[in-house]
Amino acid sequence: MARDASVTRAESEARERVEALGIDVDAFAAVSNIFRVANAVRNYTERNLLSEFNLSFSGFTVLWVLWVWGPKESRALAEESGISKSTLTGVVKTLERLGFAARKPHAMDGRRVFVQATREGISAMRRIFPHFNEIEATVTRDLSAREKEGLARMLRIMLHTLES
Amino acid sequence: MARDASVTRAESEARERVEALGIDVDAFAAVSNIFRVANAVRNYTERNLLSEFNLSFSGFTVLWVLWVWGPKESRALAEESGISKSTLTGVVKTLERLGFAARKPHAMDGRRVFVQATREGISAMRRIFPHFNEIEATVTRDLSAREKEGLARMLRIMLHTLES
DNA sequence: TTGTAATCGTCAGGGCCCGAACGATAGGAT
DNA sequence: ATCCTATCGTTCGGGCCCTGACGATTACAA
Repeated sequence: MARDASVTRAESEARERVEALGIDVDAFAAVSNIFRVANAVRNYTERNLLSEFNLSFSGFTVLWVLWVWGPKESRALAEESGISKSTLTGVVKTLERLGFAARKPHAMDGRRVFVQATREGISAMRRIFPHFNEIEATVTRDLSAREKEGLARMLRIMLHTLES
Repeated sequence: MARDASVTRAESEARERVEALGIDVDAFAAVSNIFRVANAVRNYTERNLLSEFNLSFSGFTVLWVLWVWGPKESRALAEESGISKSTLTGVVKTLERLGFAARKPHAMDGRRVFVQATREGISAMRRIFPHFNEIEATVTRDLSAREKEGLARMLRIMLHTLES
């Protein structure tokens, strides 16, 4: 089947129900489809890739951040991973249990804690990430390179709008 | 500030770290930004709108489906809401406690259960949805109508790719 | 130096989330 | 009538996720 961008039945039902209210339909379609795709890709990845490593999507994200950035303080690690500090505490505990991450106290400041990926964590990421990227490539396979760039660009614009 | 589509520092760091591995960078940028935006909008909506109604994002989604589609069996409702059957059980319990939804046994088949929005649930949705759409409009305000359509179209293509 | 405010990571509580297992019900086949 | 099989929604166990509160630590001012 060629590229299919047809509006799903769910989406057209929603439109009819909602158009009467003076709604911004374009914004609605764009944002709600972002949720759908994110949800679908997340679940697919957890089931078909991350489960083999006993990693949740968040655990994967945190480990990925540590892999890319190196050791990081909890607060910054949480923010970069898109989760709260308290959630991070639990996720890091799991990563420690799996042997993928370790905590290190700050030398000067008794409050702060560094988190870093262990050798095993780095090794795991090196094995996982190519498969993860394979999934990313697969789910975007019906978009041209130009379209993928445009998609990423529009999402970055939204991110900046959100931060301001 | 005008539209800003600049690559975030996190993203460029990630690129450098990862480019050596023969990765599909366009797919990576597109998909990872979908997660970022979905996460950010979800958290923003929960904090600034849904919390006033004691609704989680999933609760809101389920109630929204019931509002648009009318009464629905559990299995279909879960699928349409993007959550598992077992998760739906808990979410519907919460919606019942809030007085927003009710269960109704199937007349012919003792296994099946219908879920429907109550009068209060519908009334709440009528109040909530315009605000929700306002958020959708705000986070996409720096995109043109044409771009929003393009964004939704590309996401629909990805959805179809995922389903096949 | 001593009080006060800010910031750190963690814990408690409650809800979401999934897969697996379960009892209940239904539909056929024999 | 009695198996077998399929499907329904729920429950259970474990992990993620948030807000709010906490003790510990630090920074700074009086």
